[in-house]
Amino acid sequence: MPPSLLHKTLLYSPLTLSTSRSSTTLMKMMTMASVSPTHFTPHTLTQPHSLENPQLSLFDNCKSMDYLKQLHSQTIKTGMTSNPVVQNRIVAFCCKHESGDMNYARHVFDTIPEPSMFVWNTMIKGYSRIKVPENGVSMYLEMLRRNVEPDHYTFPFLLKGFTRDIALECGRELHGHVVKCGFHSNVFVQNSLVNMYSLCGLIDMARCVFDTSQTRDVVTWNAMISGYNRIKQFDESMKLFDEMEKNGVLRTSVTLVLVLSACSKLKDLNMGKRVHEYVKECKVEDDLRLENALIDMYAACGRMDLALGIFQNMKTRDVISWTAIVAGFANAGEVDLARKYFDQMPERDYVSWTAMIDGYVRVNRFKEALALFRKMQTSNIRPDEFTMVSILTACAHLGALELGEWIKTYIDKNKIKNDVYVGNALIDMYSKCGNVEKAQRIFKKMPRIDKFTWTAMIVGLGINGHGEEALDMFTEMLKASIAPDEITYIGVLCACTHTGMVDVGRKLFASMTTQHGIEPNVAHYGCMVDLLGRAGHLKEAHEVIKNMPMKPNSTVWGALLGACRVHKDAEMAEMAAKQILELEPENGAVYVLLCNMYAACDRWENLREVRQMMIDRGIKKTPGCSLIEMNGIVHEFVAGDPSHPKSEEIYSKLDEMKTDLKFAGYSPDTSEVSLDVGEEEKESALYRHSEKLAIAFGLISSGPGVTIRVVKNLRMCVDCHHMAKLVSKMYNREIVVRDKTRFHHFRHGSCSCKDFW
DNA sequence: ATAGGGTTAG
Repeated sequence: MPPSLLHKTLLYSPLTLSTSRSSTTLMKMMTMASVSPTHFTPHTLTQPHSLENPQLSLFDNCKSMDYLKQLHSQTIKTGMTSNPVVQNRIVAFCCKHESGDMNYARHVFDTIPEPSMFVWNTMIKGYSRIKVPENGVSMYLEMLRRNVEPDHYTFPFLLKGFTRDIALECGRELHGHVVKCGFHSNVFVQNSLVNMYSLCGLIDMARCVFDTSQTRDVVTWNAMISGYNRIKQFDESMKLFDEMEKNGVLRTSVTLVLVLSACSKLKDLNMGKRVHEYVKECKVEDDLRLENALIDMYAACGRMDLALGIFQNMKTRDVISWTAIVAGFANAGEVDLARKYFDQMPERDYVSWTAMIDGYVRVNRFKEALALFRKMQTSNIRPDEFTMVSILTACAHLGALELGEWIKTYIDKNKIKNDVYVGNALIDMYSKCGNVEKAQRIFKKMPRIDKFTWTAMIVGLGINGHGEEALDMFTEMLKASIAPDEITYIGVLCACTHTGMVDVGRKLFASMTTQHGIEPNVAHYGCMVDLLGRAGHLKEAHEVIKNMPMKPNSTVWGALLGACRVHKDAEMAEMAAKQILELEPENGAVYVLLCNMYAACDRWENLREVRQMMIDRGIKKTPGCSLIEMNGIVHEFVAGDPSHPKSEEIYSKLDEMKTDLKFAGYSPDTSEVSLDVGEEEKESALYRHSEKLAIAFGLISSGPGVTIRVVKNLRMCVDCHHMAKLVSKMYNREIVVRDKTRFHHFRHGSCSCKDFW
């Protein structure tokens, strides 16, 4: 229908309530909607209607579209199709049955010359059922155009199918129609308005309908609470719950489920217990959903004992009950217990799988997360965007770029919802896998971004050595009026550290409090110590520690210790190490760092003392470990490890490399080898470092031009760093190594960190 | 012959 015609219709129809401005929205909807205009089929009723026709009873048993089509064709043969009762039955089946076909419904509807109110409403309900609200609206407009007045069933049916977007687009205008039609005091209509408004976040409008309602019932209250839950204003939900009692409204199990959900999000155990008492007093009928909500509340509050108590006493459990238990244990870090329940589940859906996968991710057991994801796929359970976020997080930690890329393709191909969480996870994955360009590409394409998006991008640029761009991003973020938080500032300060921008870092640190009212926490002080220390301002770094308003933790001292080692200040290093060991006597890394430093200063006597201390105290060094992903498989190497199936080839490649590199002027840098042994033995220790094994494996397992990406759990050693630079030049290969804190992009013989790390 | 509100995972 041409817009002008609709415009006229709306203007002159008795139902035209909207101003011409607001009706343009609905007009636009109409042109968008995919429903073809109704054709008026001339119809002559040739057969008398028989209401008691036995054919009609056949419709009662209809269970499928195929059967319905058979019945339909029979009615055509007997001339019954023009019987309004038959028409109603056919349309109603298509609109209501789970297998019902709305196109078929529309086709039959279009043959009805003057559809009854019932048929109009049924059609609208049908479009809501299949979640195509545009067609519902289009149907509604068609009604108005044909001067059919909606009744009090029409609006609930129509609004029920609304999505956020369409509610924002024409919710208010339809509300106007409701008032003009005089249905605003119908409690069903009101309730659907409250729901519609809370769906699209117009909570004040919802509240307005609620407050002015003369006829509100328990469902109105519930819908309102649901609205507050949706926008995470759980305190308002609680308030309404208490007000219900004052107003003498009898709460239903739905009310309790809603309030328990709020308790769970707030982790409000006391309120949760109060609701549980209410249930125990049999004030409402117990049902499955309510029990599930109780499990969830107790689990969220960390009371798995009470959650299990409910779970074990349930007569019937569904997949949600089981998942709530699995998720509860997973969130508590008890991932093995979670797995025990997961394995016992009679059936699992995509939420159960995702909860379990995410449990592994939360406790940094990424390889198990990936293994479970593979199992999920062989079980033919379709993952959704939540699953994708978990897997992308695992990829980010493992540096598994290939799998990450595969997930990206999977999302696009399978039309998985690409929301802001997914975008953020993709940015994180790409930048933690060392591909900051692709991270930026995702950033630019995201239709909606939030604080986390900016922060992920700032951190990503910073750790990849693009400090200045990270700060530009920060400026842009502020320009976009997005308030930074503590994490954003961690990213900003790290960016300064990795680029050595000391003065800028100092200024930004000061701006936290002055510009944004964020009190620096211990991590921020750690960043400052790191920033100053790495740049060689060891005394100033120490001053920062002495003057910080809270007790410095081992990370803060660790930053100073690291700086002391780089700048070879043995005295301060000893002091810092002592501080850390007071806090964490078992911290193996500190002993190792001290050893490295004594080795670098040729203080072998001290080194031996520390070694002895380690032996006496039973302290183990964290073994260096490097990961490399090849054809979607993550390979793990530890120093000197001969267990890889291709070990022989790897070691002979290493020999070859050593010869090639020495020819090009490479000499092993043994300054950090904390072994008081001959030069030759030091070299052979260096030569077995895990990152070298991984790089050699990368060279033999991939074709020329393929970037080698390695993730190391510790800081990269000086010699490996040197060697990687030469390899990048001699073999013309890009190498990206992610170490404990940052990235090293080796290209044409130099590193993005500019040897500053 | 036609209605409304709910639980599990980032």
